[in-house]
Amino acid sequence: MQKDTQHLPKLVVILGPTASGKTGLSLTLAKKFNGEIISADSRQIFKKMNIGTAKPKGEWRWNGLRKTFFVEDIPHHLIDFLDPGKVFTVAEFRDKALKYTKMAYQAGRVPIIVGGTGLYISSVVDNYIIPRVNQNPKLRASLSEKSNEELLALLENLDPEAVKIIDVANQRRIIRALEVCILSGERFSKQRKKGDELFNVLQIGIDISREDLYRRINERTEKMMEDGLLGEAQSLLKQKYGWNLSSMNS
RNA sequence: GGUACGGUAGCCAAGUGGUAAGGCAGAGGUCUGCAAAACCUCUAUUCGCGGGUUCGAUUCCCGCCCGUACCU
Repeated sequence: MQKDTQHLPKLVVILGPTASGKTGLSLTLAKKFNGEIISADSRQIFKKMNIGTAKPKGEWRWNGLRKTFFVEDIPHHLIDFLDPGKVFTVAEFRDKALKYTKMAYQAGRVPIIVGGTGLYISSVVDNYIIPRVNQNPKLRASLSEKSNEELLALLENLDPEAVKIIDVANQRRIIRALEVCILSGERFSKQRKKGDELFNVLQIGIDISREDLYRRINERTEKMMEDGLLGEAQSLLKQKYGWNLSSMNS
């Protein structure tokens, strides 16, 4: 059912695969319509990882009372701000992204969400209500010693509904459901919801043929090597960021 | 030239006289606190080539081609 979203604040969303030209398009639109960019890229959030993530070149400048990353004079949010040793999650993305859209409206500007991380985008476009339970490494570790069958048995006890809605072969999902139930004392299936739409969304998908895309990715990779991808990787390794960090998966 | 070992999917690789494990890559799909992730499904009518033995060979035998190591 198509809900009437005309009265809602406007939000532009640009999504597409790697190297499809999102960055270029977003800058053009932002300049034309007084926009402000919110990056939805699970890799470009990290500092010190510039070449490998194809992060657009920019600089941190004072923007009113806060420092902001500017690319060609367009403010960018949720980019180049996190230490590569840290973990970042959808929930945090959603909270921050919503905050930045609000700030953009207050400044009379149009927020433009740009990125390749689909889940991040749907978390705000589809307004996911994500259970507010932080991840608990100890609990996760102890649960992950059990088999999926044992975990499912536990979950069946705590929240039978959850067993029906999650991927029962995916241990990560079972553990998260258990984590939410155990730590909050409430059912995971009750907390995981989709809220009403928050924005009048203009979604722009970038369509590109597979051949063109592969060609562009190859060109980009060569460019990365020229720009010193290896050097960047080595310097990160030297700073004791191991290959096992989620940020190093590129 | 001789001896030894090897030649299995795009790559790596197991295997058996009875009709081809697995991993990676690739394709498709799922997704609510790790999403460039995790999970699910699919992907060799065929085992270097040609003969032979056999009911049946990728597996045994013979020849050839190619690779690697060592020897003269």
